[in-house]
Amino acid sequence: MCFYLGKGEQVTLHTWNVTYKEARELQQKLRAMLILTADEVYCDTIAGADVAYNNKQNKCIAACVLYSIKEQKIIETAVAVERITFPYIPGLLSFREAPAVLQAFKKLKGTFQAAMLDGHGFAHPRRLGLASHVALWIGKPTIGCAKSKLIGKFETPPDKAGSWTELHDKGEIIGVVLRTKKNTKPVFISIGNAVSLAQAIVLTLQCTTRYRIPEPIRASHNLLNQHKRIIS
DNA sequence: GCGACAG
DNA sequence: ATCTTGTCGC
Repeated sequence: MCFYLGKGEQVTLHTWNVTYKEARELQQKLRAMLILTADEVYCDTIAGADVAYNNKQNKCIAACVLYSIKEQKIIETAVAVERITFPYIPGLLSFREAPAVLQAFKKLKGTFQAAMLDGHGFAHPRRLGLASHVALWIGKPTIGCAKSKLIGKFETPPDKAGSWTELHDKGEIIGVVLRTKKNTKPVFISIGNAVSLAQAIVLTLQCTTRYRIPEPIRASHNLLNQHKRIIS
């Protein structure tokens, strides 16, 4: 699985055992490839993914699901086990998590129009978080849905489901802080790629039921708890 | 130098 | 993320 950067340059998935410096440089190159002005994406099936780790065994397992927005239910699931090849470093999460996520996505038989990842997308120091990185590899629109902040400043959104405030950094809006449920901490939504922030908010709310976490990610997380033993 | 820091 | 017991609140 390769990805072409142009001018003969290419990056292979298995070359992700890069140095931290190289990882940051790659992010800057990939950042220039993001599609920030996107038309409304037609999306009835959205994918979700999450990863669990076992540092003792040096393994991780990724779970992904396909969620039908119209039927409000999971229509397919898949998991993939991978070796951990990169440490957790704030800002470089995709190098640790994306390989496993991509393997899990490859196992899906059904199609989907967009994906939601458990981390930030554009709301990243170099504007290339996990969701954006994965988007460039799968060639589809993605949304970043994180449970806590990485960077940026914001005002606490009103305590009402559906309300949100902007997440700012260096003079630009990099995402929103969205209240998916009353009396509960908000989540951080940012675009991954090829989708507008406005639609990212709409899609997130369309995937949200009675819980704080949107179904695609919540279901992936639940799926992990059922398969974690595989890597222990 | 100090604080912040997705999963 | 992961390690962990009970506990407070909708």
